[in-house]
Amino acid sequence: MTNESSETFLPKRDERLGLLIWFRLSRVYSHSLRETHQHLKKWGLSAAQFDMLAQIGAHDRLTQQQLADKLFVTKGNITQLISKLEEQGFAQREQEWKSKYVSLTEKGRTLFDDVVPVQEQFQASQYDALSRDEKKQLLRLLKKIQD
Amino acid sequence: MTNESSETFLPKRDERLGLLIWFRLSRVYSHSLRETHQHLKKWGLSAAQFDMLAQIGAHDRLTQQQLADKLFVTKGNITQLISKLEEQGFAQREQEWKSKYVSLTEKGRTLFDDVVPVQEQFQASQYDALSRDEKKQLLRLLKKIQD
DNA sequence: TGCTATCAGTTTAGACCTAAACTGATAGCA
DNA sequence: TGCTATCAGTTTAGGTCTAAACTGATAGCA
Repeated sequence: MTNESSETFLPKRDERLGLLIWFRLSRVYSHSLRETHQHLKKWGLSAAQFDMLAQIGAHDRLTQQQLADKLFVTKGNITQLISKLEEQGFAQREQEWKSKYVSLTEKGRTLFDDVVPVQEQFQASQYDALSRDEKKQLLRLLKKIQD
Repeated sequence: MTNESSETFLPKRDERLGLLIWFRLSRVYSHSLRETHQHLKKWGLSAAQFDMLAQIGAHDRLTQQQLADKLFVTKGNITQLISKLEEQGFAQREQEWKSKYVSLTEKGRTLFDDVVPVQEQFQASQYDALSRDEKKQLLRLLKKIQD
């Protein structure tokens, strides 16, 4: 919904503001995502794979459903992504009781240690234009939107 | 990159803040996108199609390249999306000189008038939790990130 | 005239993601 | 015991998007 067409409708001023936010937000987000993607190429990882790797590495013993909830994607998506990480030898699944627990293999842990700190540093650097106070401010506003 | 794993690394406080912003941003964005998608189902439109429709309707005489720049997607993507809108009879392409100009058909204009105001109102309402000043603040911060 | 640059758009392969239908196992309860 | 609910994960069809290679046309310039 990245559009600017609202001039046409002379909406109320607050509505206009909301639209501008949405527009800007999606630009910032997709730009950031593309940068991330580019940066991760060094390790042959996609953004989605990195997310998974980071999330699995940070918590040991996660079910696929928990993973889906943490990453805000569907469980179907998790099934697909995990399968790939498994193929590549980075992750493993263990059926236990009625769920499957996901964890990193030795090889996955090595990759994790290698890429996650660097990538997180890179990720965070995308907001370096903001001062510490501005970052806090932004975080506060984003949280407020979400509730 | 929606991860929270940075506790593991005890990063500098500012890096931590940047990560939290990224995490929150992607949550807000994808939540918003999903809501949008849901809302647009009433008209049988996807978010991407709506973006195109709104953008074409707001400017008459756009080339595909200009459209790609406005929507922050690749021109390949534009080719694909336009083809569908054309099939459905909402848009048309006219070769002129060395580019193709895209515009709405009569049917497309009707849909535009129908859906765009409602959808924009809906879109804007997703930030109603913020006061007018907070919206301005947020917009300012997002702009700053982008430069 | 002919070589080369560039530019708009198309094509293709592939990654990502969703919604919805499905499987199979567990649990509650009459 | 047997019916039904629910829940984790899988599968499938389809939409979205990208990067990169490609086509074809224009333009600059020796």
